[in-house]
Parts: sequence; structure tokens; C-alpha cells
Amino acid sequence: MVISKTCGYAIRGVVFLSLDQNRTKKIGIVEIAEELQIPQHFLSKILQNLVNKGLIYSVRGPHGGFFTKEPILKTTILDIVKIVDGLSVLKKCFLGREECSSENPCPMHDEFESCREGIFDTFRNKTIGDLVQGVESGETTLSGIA
Amino acid sequence: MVISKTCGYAIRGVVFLSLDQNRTKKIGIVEIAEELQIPQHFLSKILQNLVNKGLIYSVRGPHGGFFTKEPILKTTILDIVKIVDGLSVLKKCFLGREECSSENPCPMHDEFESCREGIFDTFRNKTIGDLVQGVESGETTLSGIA
DNA sequence: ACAATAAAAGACAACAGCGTCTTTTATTAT
DNA sequence: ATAATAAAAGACGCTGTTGTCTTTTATTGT
Ligand code: FES
Ligand code: FES
Repeated sequence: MVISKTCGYAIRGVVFLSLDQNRTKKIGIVEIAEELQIPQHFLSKILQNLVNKGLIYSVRGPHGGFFTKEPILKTTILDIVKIVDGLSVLKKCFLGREECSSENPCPMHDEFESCREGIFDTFRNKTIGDLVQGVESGETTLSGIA
Repeated sequence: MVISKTCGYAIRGVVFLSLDQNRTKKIGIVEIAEELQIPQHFLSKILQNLVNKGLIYSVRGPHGGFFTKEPILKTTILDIVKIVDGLSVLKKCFLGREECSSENPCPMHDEFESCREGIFDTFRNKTIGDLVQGVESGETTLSGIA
């Protein structure tokens, strides 16, 4: 729709690991995938990527798993989108032309530009901490299973 | 990004056929594809689909081609999106959960819902005639080649 | 040291979106 | 009737996304 499914999985994974109740411990991929209803090995690769980028952490072996550190709460959605999808997803022409350009706009450009700005702002301003808060307060859920 | 590339091609194709200078005549796929910089046979199938749905028309043989009739100008972008992509594209959960639901929202739901409403409104209100007008006035272009 | 554990890594499969190429069918003009 | 034309239809290939499965590597506890 806007970001890839993979990127959505990444965001949900990071938020889950950043919940108050989880941030102190390491959690195995089996539990995370089960909780979020995401294919295990697929999510595994996604989180591995985030580990490589230094956004989250992991240790192998018994009692190992994935975990986050406190600064993660300041991480913005944009940071994750950058890593997983890249920014090009926000720069394409709405009507599938080669390039989106304000100098030579397509018929939907203006309408779309404002919408895109809105999304970009949201990405830039929303932090993992914000999303964690929503889940902690019970207003939102990560799994989709009520 | 939001709609498929295919759908963008469809919209551009219909708008092109609906320009004042084109609406009176039939235009061959070679010329349309050339003008819009879209792969010919691919665009061909897309337009064929629109013909089957009764949105545009075509005749085969010498001096045949694709053409539109006047009521096309009242057609909304939403009408085309419905035909090409379907409405499901506007109903997916932003974070890749099984379903988007207001009763059981994901952490990005509210932010995204307002953005989605904006897109939906645009789709509902913008007509082919509106886009034609932009192109006719020289404010916007279809090809992307200045 | 050794066995158990869990992430990391690799290979591979299914699928959809996008695109190309060829053959068929309908229409027109001669 | 016949030939030329152009859309319609079909087959196929490429690529990126999504997902599954197996093997390897690092860590821990005994
Ligand atoms: S030129 Fe099409 S969205 Fe900007
Ligand atoms: S539940 Fe995720 S966007 Fe609505």
C-alpha cells in the first residue's frame, strides 16, 4: 500500500521488543513470530537485517534472543522505513511515470504531493516510543488477534 | 506506492484518449504507447480490459483504434482504480496485519486512516475531465518528457 | 570437553507485477 | 474475394516480494 509488508513486519517487531515488559529481556524468534502472527523464518531475516544495521540486538545460544536498548524509543518510523524499504518508495510518480517532478508534474501530482508530505511528516515525527505507548495503554494492538 | 503502475498507466491512457484533440478520433495503440512512453503491448492489455468493462471503446482493422465518448469526462479516478486494482488496495493494514480494523487498530491505524481518507476523497472527486483540463491548460503533462 | 540452544546464513519455492513476443480475429479498403 | 490493417488473445519470461526449509555458527550450562 505505502510501505512493504516486510517493513510493516519490521516496525511491529521492533515495537514488540520495545514494550516495557519486553525491553529488559531477550526474546526468541519463535515467541515473537507467534505473538505477532508473522512467518517465523521470514521475520527472523527481517530482524537480522535490523541487527546488522545496529538498530536492535541479538545473542545466540541458550537464553539468547532479540532485544532492544532504551534509545530505541527515540527511533522514528522513518529510520526503519529507510533501512527496510529505502526512501525511493516516497519519491515515485503516482501515475507511474519515470520520474516525479514538480517542474513537469503529472495530472495527479499536486493532489498526491500533499498526501505524500503528510505521510512523510508522520514517518519523521512518530517514534517507536509513541507506538509503544499506544500498545501499552491498550489503545492499539500488534497482533491483530484482539 | 498507492495504486499499481498498471493503474497509473490506465489513468494516463484514458486521459490521453479524452483530450479535446483526441476525443473525436480513434487512436492506435502504437501512437498512444509512444506518446505516453509506456510499453506498447502492456498498455494494449490494460486498455483492452477497460474496453471489456465498457469504460472506453475500440474498433479493429484499418483506421481502427481506441477512443472514448463524452461521458468519460464525468468518470472519476475511483472508477478506474476500482476496475484495475480493486478497492482492496485501500483497505489493507498499514503494518501488514491480516485485517485493518478500527475496533482493533494497529499502532499506525489512526494516522494512516486520515491519510487514507484523503486519498479516497481525491479518488472520489477527481474526474477524468479534471485531469484533462490540467493537461489542456498546459499545467500538467502525461508523458513525463517535458 | 560436550550437549543443548537459538540466532545466522543459505538455498529454494510460490506468487504477483511488469513486460515482451507471437498468433488469431475482426474490420476495412481494394 | 483478397489483402492490409489493427485490436484481441495467448504464451511466455523477468524480477522483486513473500515465505519455507535446512545447515551452520556462536553461546550457554553441565
Ligand atoms: S509527477 Fe506524478 S506524482 Fe509527481
Ligand atoms: S489496523 Fe493497521 S492500518 Fe488499520
